[in-house]
Amino acid sequence: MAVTIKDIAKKLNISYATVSRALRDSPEISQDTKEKVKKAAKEMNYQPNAIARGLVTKKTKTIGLILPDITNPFYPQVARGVEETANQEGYSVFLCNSNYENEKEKAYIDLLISKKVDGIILAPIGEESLKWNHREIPIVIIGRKNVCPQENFVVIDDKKGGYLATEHLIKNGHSKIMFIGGKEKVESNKERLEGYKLALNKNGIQLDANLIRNDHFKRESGHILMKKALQEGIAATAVFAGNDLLALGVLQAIYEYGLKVPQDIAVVGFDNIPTAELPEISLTTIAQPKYKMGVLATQMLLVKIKNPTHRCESIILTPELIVRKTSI
Amino acid sequence: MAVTIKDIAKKLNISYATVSRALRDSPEISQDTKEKVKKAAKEMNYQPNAIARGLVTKKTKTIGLILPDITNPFYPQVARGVEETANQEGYSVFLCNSNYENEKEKAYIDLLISKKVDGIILAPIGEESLKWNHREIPIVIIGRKNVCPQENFVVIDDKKGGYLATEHLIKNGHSKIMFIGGKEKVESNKERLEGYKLALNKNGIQLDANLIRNDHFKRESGHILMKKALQEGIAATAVFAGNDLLALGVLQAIYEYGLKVPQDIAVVGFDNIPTAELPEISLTTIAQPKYKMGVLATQMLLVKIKNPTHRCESIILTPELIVRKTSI
DNA sequence: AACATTAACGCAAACGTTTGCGAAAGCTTC
DNA sequence: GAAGCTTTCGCAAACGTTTGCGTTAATGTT
Repeated sequence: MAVTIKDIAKKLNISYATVSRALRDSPEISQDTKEKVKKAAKEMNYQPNAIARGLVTKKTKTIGLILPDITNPFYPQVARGVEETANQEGYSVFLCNSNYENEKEKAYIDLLISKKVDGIILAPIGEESLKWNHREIPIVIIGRKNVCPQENFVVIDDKKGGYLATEHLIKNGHSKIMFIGGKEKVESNKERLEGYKLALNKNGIQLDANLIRNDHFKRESGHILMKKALQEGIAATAVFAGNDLLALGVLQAIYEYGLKVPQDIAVVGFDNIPTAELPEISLTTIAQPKYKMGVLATQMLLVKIKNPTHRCESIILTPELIVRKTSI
Repeated sequence: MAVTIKDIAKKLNISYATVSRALRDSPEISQDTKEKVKKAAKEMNYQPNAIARGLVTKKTKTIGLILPDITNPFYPQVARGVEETANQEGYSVFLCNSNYENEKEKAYIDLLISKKVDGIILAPIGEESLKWNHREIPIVIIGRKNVCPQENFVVIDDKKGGYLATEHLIKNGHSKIMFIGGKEKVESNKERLEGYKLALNKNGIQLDANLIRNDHFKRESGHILMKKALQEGIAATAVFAGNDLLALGVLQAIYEYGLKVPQDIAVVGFDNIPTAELPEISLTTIAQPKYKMGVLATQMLLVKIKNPTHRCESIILTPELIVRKTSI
């Protein structure tokens, strides 16, 4: 159906090996026939078959990107970062949503290996990923650092971020601070909670387990969790949310309850998603360089692909506290 | 390196054709050897090579998704829709951002064809796409309807949406209504503007070209455009923004200018992105069923892939006006 | 008992490239 | 003008599957 290398070889009465080489500007081919071949290729609207090429070269110029949920506003920017830098080098990227499910994550890894991607960028759910880190395929982890110690990763220091957020609230006079987080098993959630606990501890504040609640990394969860807490008449003057989506839900609950932010309750989030900076929201949060993380992860993956033996260093980015109006 | 079908055959002392058939549960193979083969495959950690398979079957179980910008909060949900329904059928999806550039769009289409995707879902920029609609590859257009009349599409009625939005403002007593849109060449922008004009016309309101401004489908553009308009001392009591991102920028400009929404200026957007429904924002807008659009487009594409001759009907979804607090 | 049928499997081609190696020219050099 | 070198190209194998067809042995039919 589609025109192949053989078709243009036949037309030009040369071997298809020559066509192949001419199209890729091999030095073995004379300028003369190169031009002839390229001209014919254009005329016949030849499109190289990457599948056939991949079979022999064992390179597909393709990478896989596994995210929990592209719908979480944190991820589109990192996805954009990886897609753009991958594309610059001629790579395509498979988008996979693990939906915060370990089984789906594993299924996607297997699928990507079957599809012979050259590498994988993975934002893992939990420690489960440890089990398949022995793969022969280059991989870089994004957003977690303890999961696969032997693999490369690019992360922000979640614990420090949690610490910064909580410390900020404490310095503003709060001592009854809630932590509203996502799935308990998720590494980043744990780390942020650790940071929270550390800040309380360092400031001599007693840990109150009733102030710590977890559900999902979604706005609805923040809404429900906070609503429930308010109805319980919880004694808190501030809340540190595990991510900005949760914070938005928290804000909504407080709003609906008729309380004022930050006067009655202060709130700080995590991620610095685009809506956090809207003047109407103005959410104090911990910023992650999302796009940059995507770029860095991809660059790192590409060097690993091109040079499998090369031992590159992982990257830990430092989180930044961005103070806006929900906390002060 | 990786274990192949031949390795299994060698170990079991049978032909690799038999292994291939056994693994795919061909009826020609006895239950006995099927089990033996599958057992060996599992033991040897065999992973089928989708590249090799694709070369002979001419099916890659892969589709391409070309979006203008995954960073626009409208798209992650449609992306999720296509990814999920594609995955259910065993398909993977390539994510491509055209960045609202025709050249990138074209380059991606060529790339996807080279990679032998089984089909493409395209959210096109402009009419340029007309040029490559003769491809031999199944394609469904998302978000535009006039671009490739002979291709299948799933869209909402942009013109009607623009009409609904403008009419809503008019019914609330506004007659000086700005239109702040995205790229002028983009079909959906045009259509929405047409709807705007139609509503004005039907209500006997004179069209004022000075009230119509276009830039990009980004918040910054809305911000800049509105800021400029306010500084010019524009006489408008309402604005219809081409999408919600623009509307957010408009809101910001009004906010910074010290005016009140909707008392001083009413605004309505388009898309109903997640942040539009936040209580602090509460943006009146035209809703599109984003996730559903992704699902429908993918389903349509899959039937075209499985049955190329099948002539399926395109889908035009009706937009819905969602009245919130920025307009009333 | 002879033949036809069926079940189960092997052979080998094919998919569209890339690539190591060999071969045929053309060109130098003495 | 023979030897050697370069340039330019063709041959054929290889990548890991799928699949049409042929083959064998077992079973069924008369």
